[in-house]
Amino acid sequence: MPGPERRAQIVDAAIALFGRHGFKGTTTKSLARASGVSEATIFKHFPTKNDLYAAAFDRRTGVGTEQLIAELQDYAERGEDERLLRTLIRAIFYGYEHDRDLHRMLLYAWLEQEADDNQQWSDQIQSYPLFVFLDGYIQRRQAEGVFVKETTGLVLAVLIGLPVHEAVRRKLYGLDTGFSDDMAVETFARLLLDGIKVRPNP
Amino acid sequence: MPGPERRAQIVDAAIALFGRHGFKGTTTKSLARASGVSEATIFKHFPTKNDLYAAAFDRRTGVGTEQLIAELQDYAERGEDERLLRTLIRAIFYGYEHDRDLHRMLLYAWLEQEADDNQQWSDQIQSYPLFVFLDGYIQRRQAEGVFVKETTGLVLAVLIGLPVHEAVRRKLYGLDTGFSDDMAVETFARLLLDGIKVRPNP
DNA sequence: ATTATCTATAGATCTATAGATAATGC
DNA sequence: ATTATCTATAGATCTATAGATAATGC
Repeated sequence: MPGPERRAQIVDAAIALFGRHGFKGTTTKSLARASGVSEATIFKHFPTKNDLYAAAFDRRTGVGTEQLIAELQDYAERGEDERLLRTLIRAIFYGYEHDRDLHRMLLYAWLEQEADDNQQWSDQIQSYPLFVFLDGYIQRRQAEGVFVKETTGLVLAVLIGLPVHEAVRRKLYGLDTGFSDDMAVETFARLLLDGIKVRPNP
Repeated sequence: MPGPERRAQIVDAAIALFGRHGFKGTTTKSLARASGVSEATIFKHFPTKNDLYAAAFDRRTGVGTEQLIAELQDYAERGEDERLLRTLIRAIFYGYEHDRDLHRMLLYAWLEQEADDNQQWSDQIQSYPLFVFLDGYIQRRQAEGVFVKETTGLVLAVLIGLPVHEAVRRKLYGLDTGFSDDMAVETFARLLLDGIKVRPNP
């Protein structure tokens, strides 16, 4: 098998294992078995276990968000806030379910990394297209007097935090929270929107 | 040093280390160094590393929540929803900051455990006094027509989810989210309450 | 000739135990 | 006598490397 192909195969297996057992919990022996090659081959492609971890980590770049942003943009222009929020929450749930191992790996990384590295990583994530879009969207709606005039980052934290937390519980920890995905999407969207919208004076 | 005292000392050191590096990432050597005893002594008190982990884990029982519940109960009776929520959120932040290592250990455990064990653990947590109180509180306010008539568990997930998520980011990952604890407490309480309160028909 | 892979193994580290030694309480 | 602890080490496991072997492309 040609080099790049084999490397991709190893990285795929690595994401699954690092996601399930963390960095320390994943042995090169298990990586070899899961990739269907010998340990020596792993080390030929990735000089150290840490290099392989870094390669697996680099796969995290937000894929397929362009289409999502386009859709959200569309709803934003039409002022369909609730629909936008529902779509966003559904996308978050879908992402955590679909790329379970990857997200588990990233969650391990938050714990395993130092606070400084986490801060740097967090800042980096804030510059991802989806977050840039959401930031702009919230600011616009605030300027229009529809959303409350809190710090934009705080409103963003509210909108993202709850769906992410629920996604982690359901998709990564495997918990049954007693209500369906659809019900959560529906209710979160409405509740959160009610929360961040300016109330008309009674 | 007498047995029980030494055991407590070892468990304390274990929580810090398991919290910082996870189960696999913590070596008996580091546990011995942190406890100020030899590895053999560790194993005399705890036959296996897993036994020590279990002992550290058993320290998680919600301490000091009685006073909190009493305070919340007081606000509930007076109908001071926002004050109740602020107190709850502040307590969550405080708990994660104060028992950082313990909560990091528990977060590792969510990832390291199997889904079945997580479900069992989650069900168990739901029976903790604080959760029983919150469940009753929400149901009462729903019956009074103040809170929306969603599934109680869903409303609870909304109230708890956001503060916990933010606490994890700030206190466990060490992130600076761009706004102070106080601002988060204040805003979360108001936003969440606005979200779960029934809106008067305009 | 180069690329990809393997077997075998070195060297480090990790969990756990055996047996000896010091300190405590009757 | 019992309890607490230590040094020394066994045995397993883990990361990584050396050197040989098979397959590919010019």
